[in-house]
Amino acid sequence: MVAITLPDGSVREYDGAVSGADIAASIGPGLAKAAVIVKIDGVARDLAHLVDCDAAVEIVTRDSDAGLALLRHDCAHVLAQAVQELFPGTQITFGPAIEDGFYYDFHRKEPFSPDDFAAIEERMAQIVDRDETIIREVWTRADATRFFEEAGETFKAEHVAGLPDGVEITLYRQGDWIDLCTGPHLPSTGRLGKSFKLMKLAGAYWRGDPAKPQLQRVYGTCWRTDKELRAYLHRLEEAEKRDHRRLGREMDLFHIQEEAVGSIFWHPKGWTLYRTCETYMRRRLEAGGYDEVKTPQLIDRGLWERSGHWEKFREHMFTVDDEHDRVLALKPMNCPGHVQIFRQGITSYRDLPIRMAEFGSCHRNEPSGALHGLMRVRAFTQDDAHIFCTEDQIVSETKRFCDLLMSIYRDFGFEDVVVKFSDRPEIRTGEDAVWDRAERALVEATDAAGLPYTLNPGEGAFYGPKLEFVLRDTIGREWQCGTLQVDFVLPERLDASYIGEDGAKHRPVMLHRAILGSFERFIGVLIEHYAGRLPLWLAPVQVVVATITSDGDEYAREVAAACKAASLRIECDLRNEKINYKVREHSLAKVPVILVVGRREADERSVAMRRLGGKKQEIVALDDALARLAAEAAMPG
RNA sequence: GCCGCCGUAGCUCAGGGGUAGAGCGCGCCCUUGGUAAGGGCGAGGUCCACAGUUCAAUUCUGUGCGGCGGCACCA
Repeated sequence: MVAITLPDGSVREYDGAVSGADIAASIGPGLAKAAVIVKIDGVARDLAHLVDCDAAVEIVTRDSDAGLALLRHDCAHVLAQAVQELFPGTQITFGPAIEDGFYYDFHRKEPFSPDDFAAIEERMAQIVDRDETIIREVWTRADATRFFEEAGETFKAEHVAGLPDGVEITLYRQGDWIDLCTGPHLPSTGRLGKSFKLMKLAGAYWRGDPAKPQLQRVYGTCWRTDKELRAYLHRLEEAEKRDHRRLGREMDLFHIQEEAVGSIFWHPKGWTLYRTCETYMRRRLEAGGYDEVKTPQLIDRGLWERSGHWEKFREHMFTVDDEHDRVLALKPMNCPGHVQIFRQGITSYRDLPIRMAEFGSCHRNEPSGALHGLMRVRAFTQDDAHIFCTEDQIVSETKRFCDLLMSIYRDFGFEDVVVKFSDRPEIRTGEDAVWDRAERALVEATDAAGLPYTLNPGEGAFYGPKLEFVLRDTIGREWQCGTLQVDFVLPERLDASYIGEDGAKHRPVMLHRAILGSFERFIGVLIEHYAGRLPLWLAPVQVVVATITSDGDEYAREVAAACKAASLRIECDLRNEKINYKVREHSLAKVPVILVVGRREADERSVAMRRLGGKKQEIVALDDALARLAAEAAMPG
């Protein structure tokens, strides 16, 4: 007898060894049909896997997240089979499920083209129609290696050879096609369904290593039903509409052109948004006890050598020569400059902590392939600051920073912040005892700030542990903006010191920190987060006054002047166009408030106030409208 | 940087070895209207750059530059 315990706690007994499929069928035909794999004592297995002793069994259905991930993995296999049937000589490598779909990396001399997708998809559908049974087989390492070598599958052979001793080597067979895989898989290809679509082609390195051969990666998406697939494709279209590069053009915020790749031409409206962010940050930093400074753009190579950047960061630095052949570098970071200010005069322990802030314009020669709109640029401005403090002050300064950061994120409309804690990397400087203290202090401070965090093991900077603050936008994408890094190394390298209570020289600790990260990137995130519909205080044009007929021109000018006097950013639309047209145009331009004025409004000194996205308008007395808008447009903080 | 795709009007895109096309936008005119596109006329192009093939190249080939999507990178 085999006793099977189901997730609801009920126990079923069977005469002998029983498969997951049998168990599902014994519970009900609906479950049998929806079942994709089973979990036996928590371990994922094929439905055909026989359970021969008492166990806890969970039937995983296609409706679950795990079930969907399985479908995607199977879809990758079906893709690989289709490709090998259509393009003999193509080698298979890996093909995992990923968010929203899957990919498979192939090796083939000739490039694939998106034009091949239709034929591949058709063949995939045929493989699903064939309903090939998927069979798990356990092979010896020698057999598997020989098999893949003889098949010309050098990547698979290499992978088998590299598997650790003692692991079970399993191959999955579907029809004539076979792949090395740990599984589990569907019982047959027919269970996959056809709600999949090949999406794009890309290059990828074998084992992620640029020194190794380049593979061709085919991305696909796969869902349970056609309805889900359509919904996903629709979601992609919506995401494209909030792409900051597109909105940047549509809203006339900025542009980039090929004579200045990686740098931003800010247009008046975009620069207004930028300056609003800057003014807000300056205010928050001042209130937060920071002193603002400005340090040189061009600094002699010697300082970068001393700071360690010349060694670690050389290929990202732009340099120029002066007439004495002296090499100057455009600063990629502000820290060495800040240390120079710190070093002027003598600092007492009584002066610490010193919080030195700079809206630091930096240049980094990013690889061309990394550039991406505002998100990844070569010229950017950080809301940078360095806190010079004692080791004892790390906790309180970190907590203080976390509080400021969360408060600022909230003002910008971000509530969902992921904190990642990166601890010591393999290659690092500094004694372990110092790392112990630094990591402990960071953890303690993060806890004190009440921030839950995830661990990023070994991802810290070489000089110290760090916190990364990742914003999640309205459609769930993550953007790393803020950071806090504990640094014991730079004060040493650049010989920063303070006089302690004991009258002796001591090294300060430096906390490198940023909240927005860079203005450019943060504005990109803001645009995408709000899909261009910025809150009133950030909107470059807050109010448009639009007339219905030219009779209203005079009153409209008066309204506009009153708005301006109330410090609202306003445009006045007196054009000879219909009100429908004006409303549509300013709505598409994402202007938050339209004040429509016609005869009636002029007579009663009111405005018809229309909110972006709203269906109705509200007649408000002019003075009330001004008071309300001015209050709403006030900068937070 | 690597792989693939792409580069035609301000924008979105069609076209194709021999006077360059559409919609939107822009300008002018008509229209003075009540909350997401009123009508007419018109202007606007080094078809990314350079080289090659050709009687002839925006179109074909090569190289470069740039964009997009990934990969790698993100100190």
